Amino acid sequence: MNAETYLPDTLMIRKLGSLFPLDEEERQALRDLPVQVARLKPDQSVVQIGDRPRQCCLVLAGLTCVYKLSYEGRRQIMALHVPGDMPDLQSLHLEVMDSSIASLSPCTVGFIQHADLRRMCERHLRLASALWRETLVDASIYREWLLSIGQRDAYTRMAHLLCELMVRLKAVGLAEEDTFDLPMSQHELADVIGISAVHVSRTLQALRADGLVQSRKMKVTILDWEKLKQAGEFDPLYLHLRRGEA
Amino acid sequence: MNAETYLPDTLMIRKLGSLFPLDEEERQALRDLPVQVARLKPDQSVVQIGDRPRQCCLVLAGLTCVYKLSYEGRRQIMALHVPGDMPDLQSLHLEVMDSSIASLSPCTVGFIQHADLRRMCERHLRLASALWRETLVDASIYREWLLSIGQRDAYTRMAHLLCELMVRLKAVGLAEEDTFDLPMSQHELADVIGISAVHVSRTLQALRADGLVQSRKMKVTILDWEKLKQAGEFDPLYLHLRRGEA
DNA sequence: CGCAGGATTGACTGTTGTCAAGCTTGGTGG
DNA sequence: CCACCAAGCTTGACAACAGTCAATCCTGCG
Repeated sequence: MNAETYLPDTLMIRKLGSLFPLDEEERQALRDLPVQVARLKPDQSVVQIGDRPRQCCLVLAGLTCVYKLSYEGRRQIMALHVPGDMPDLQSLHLEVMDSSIASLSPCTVGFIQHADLRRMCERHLRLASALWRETLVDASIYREWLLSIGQRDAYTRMAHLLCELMVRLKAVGLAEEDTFDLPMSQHELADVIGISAVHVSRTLQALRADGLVQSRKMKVTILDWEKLKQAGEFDPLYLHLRRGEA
Repeated sequence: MNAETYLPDTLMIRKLGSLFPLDEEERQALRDLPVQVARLKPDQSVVQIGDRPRQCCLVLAGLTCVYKLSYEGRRQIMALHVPGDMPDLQSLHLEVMDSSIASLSPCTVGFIQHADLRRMCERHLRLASALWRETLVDASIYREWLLSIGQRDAYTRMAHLLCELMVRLKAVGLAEEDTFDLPMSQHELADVIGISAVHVSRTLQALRADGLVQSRKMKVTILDWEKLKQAGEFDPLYLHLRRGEA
């Protein structure tokens, strides 16, 4: 199951279909979208805060993030995007970017012109709803992350993040039974859950010591899903998947 | 300028109009929406996590919040909603509520049936876009709050929150030149910015001691807007207001 | 084989949390 | 009109989780 083998429309259909039932006509409309494919190295910028993009980005392979910097230069990663996700779908209706988007790992992305998406939305109201719904699920994830960062300790937050990635990657068929790729450094993980890189190291060690996960290099294996879910206070409700996954 | 004197449609037009230009036909469509008005005492529930509402809520007066609880019972308030806002607009496209909504102060709210909103969206595509846009601005605020909670210290977060409320209330005409109502306790403020109630007290004292704000009872007066903005690292870009307010 | 980036470890610091006690204040009822 | 109560705010002492700094250790890659 290699990400590189997916066509853009297949992935998008799979992703939107995981949130919303699509009929054949709608699938065809998605297939008809012109997509310009590009490859990115790690840490390459996709859009910057302040930009006024005329296109949306669709992740085809790899991992991208949405982030902002505080005045002291501290970075908060507000969202992670896996294949099938559209990290800047919001730009379809918000002129100016309020945050930046960059690749974390080597990525393949597709660009779709706003004009083409708008035309598709006008012709297929249900697809417009599906895209709206995708942005609403993003917002739901923000809410869950706010709960995590605001109220849970580092150990719980880390467990929660691993659970979320497992479920999201499985939803697009990019995780094995208990293992998935996590192509990011501990420093980047730190920027996601709002703790220091040193503390990420200690937290992962604690999770390993407790026998919940195994993490070597950029691969994570979940050894005890039930215990990890409990440790992370993880309930997939907020992901709004059609079948109550996990 | 009394909130109680606004009609539901006037407020909604004002709010959507602050994000998106509306023509007369669209304004009329908003006026034609049937709205059922209700009054709420403080701390009353509007919708609960897990519910499947058939209507959306529109805040007409007072302050509501979106929140979740961690397993240990700690509450994180993920969003505040002022008159003109629709706290559960997402429920139009996400069946199940992933968080709860409650009043913080005494409130007047209007309920609008999903069916009526959907009909309006089908007939007026630009209004559908305006509503979509409103949910996207909510998401943008979540991103900014994630940055705050994840990377900024308590003092900065508090300053930032006060700046945001000032700008948002001014956008709907509910703030005086330098003063606005903040009808919530320090304990509730603590749940918003993710610190303890004791620390809220200390943080507000520091802001007062530095001559940035004055806060008596439930009223906040900003004594030095420029310094407060700087202290809070506040840039209103993320609110996506049409005229670059503040 | 050596280098560079990332991960780990230890020692120390600091912001924020917790607990518990006092202090205001506004509302209520005698 | 005043006393009293409850809720909320303030204060101080202490604890704890997480941050910082710096040294060391891996490990993949050239």
